[in-house]
Amino acid sequence: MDKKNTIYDQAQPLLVAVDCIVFGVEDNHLKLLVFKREVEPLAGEWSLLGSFVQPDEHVFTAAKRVLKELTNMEDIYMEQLHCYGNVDRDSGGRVLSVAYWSLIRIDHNHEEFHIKNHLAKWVPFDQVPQLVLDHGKMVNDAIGHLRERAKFYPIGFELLPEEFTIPQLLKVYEAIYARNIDDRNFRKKLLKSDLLIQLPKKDKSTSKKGSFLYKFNRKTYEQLMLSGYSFEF
Amino acid sequence: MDKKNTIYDQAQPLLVAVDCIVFGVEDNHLKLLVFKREVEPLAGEWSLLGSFVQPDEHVFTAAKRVLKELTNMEDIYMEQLHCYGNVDRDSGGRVLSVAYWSLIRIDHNHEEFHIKNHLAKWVPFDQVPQLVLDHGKMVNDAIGHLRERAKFYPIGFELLPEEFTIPQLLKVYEAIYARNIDDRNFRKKLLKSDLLIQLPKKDKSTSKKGSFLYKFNRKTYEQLMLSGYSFEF
DNA sequence: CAGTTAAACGTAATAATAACGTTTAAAATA
DNA sequence: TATTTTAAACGTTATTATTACGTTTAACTG
Repeated sequence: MDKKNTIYDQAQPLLVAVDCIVFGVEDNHLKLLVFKREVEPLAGEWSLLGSFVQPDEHVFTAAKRVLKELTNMEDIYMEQLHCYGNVDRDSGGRVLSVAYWSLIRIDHNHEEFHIKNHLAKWVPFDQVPQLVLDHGKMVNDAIGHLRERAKFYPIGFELLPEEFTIPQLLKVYEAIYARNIDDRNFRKKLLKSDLLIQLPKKDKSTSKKGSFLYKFNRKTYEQLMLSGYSFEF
Repeated sequence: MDKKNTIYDQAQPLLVAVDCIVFGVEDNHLKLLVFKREVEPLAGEWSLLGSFVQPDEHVFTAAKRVLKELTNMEDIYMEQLHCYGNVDRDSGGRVLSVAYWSLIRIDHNHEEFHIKNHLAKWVPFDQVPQLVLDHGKMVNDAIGHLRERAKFYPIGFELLPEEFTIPQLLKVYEAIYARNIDDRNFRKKLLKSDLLIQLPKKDKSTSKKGSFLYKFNRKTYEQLMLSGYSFEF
């Protein structure tokens, strides 16, 4: 603080990385995308996907870039989780990591090539393998954050395709909260809220009767947010 | 990803700073600590207090260090807010900033020397002067975060001395939420919760009758947290 | 056409919230 | 000493949200 005009020159720069925690829903289960680390140290072990931040690159842009490389998807729900700043968190050197978590609508047509190319796989979020460095902690923190967000933001919808059924959405929330939710109360609260727009068609894949398809009413959501609507069931 | 074994060497390091958003309560009002920037560029303008992160220093430790230098206080409630990563956020160069926010119990005996030494002042949180760089945004984000936290964590207590009255606590929550709270409902919910331990003495500074002093029952809080207690009134 | 299954609908008890009115303690003052 | 004043403390009720269940429906199956 004493050396005016010079503190920028005297400060020592650090390596900064981004790491992505990617959630998706597959077979009614919440899953996490992990991949085989290709660089030393620890090459071959399971890891999150990351990259170093370039000098001319916004940190958030770096995270978007990583996700694009992996899934070929853009316009994805993505939030900063935390900056991990331990001195010795990376055995390869002093590297800060800014972690981002995102929710994607799994679409195997879209992503398959990229995922395979990266030796990546989807794993159930509660059966994540041992991950390198502090990536396990990042995942735990992200799950906590996801649950917090799920209480007040309609992130359940981010994980499903545009058109979904109420039982599908229920399963997503059950997966996020890791507990059973009363289907009758779930349905009742949602329908009353006017957050769902019923479509004139059914999904017949899970029952003889079929289940009505809905889409998310973003307009109602904007209004409800102002009055503090809760997605707790 | 192609150049195995070399990515650490090829990556380019960046300057990383920490900035602290410090809240306190004074005269029943929520206040923010700002200080006059002493370094170019923008010397003399109002700013948050920050510092560069050293190569051998945990990012969190850097933030603690800054706060210690400023207030001479340790063991302070402090949480990471966000990593601000715009390429051009700092006119002095490409600098990432990891922002931390903290709540302190203002104690002028403790801090006075340090605060004065840093040309700092407490300002009402809703009358913050123009701040340098993106510090204004940081403050806004911190207020939002503070409000989010206040819903489920007993941070109102962090801002008051060990012993406080119910009307004092009410004022803190009114300040945080920037709205009036029904004092009868506030008192009722709190007393029912068993979160307060009544002390056999009164604070007579604000009324003839006097107001009972309480302390926070951390044990009850730990229990309530598990069942999702809310500090909304 | 009875049986099966997931989906959809319904009801009642309980708890939480919101919006108010009333009483009390202690000092000031008529 | 009685009266007034003021913040603090206590109380009541109506409304709304949550929880915990039971029942009916649609469409296919044997």
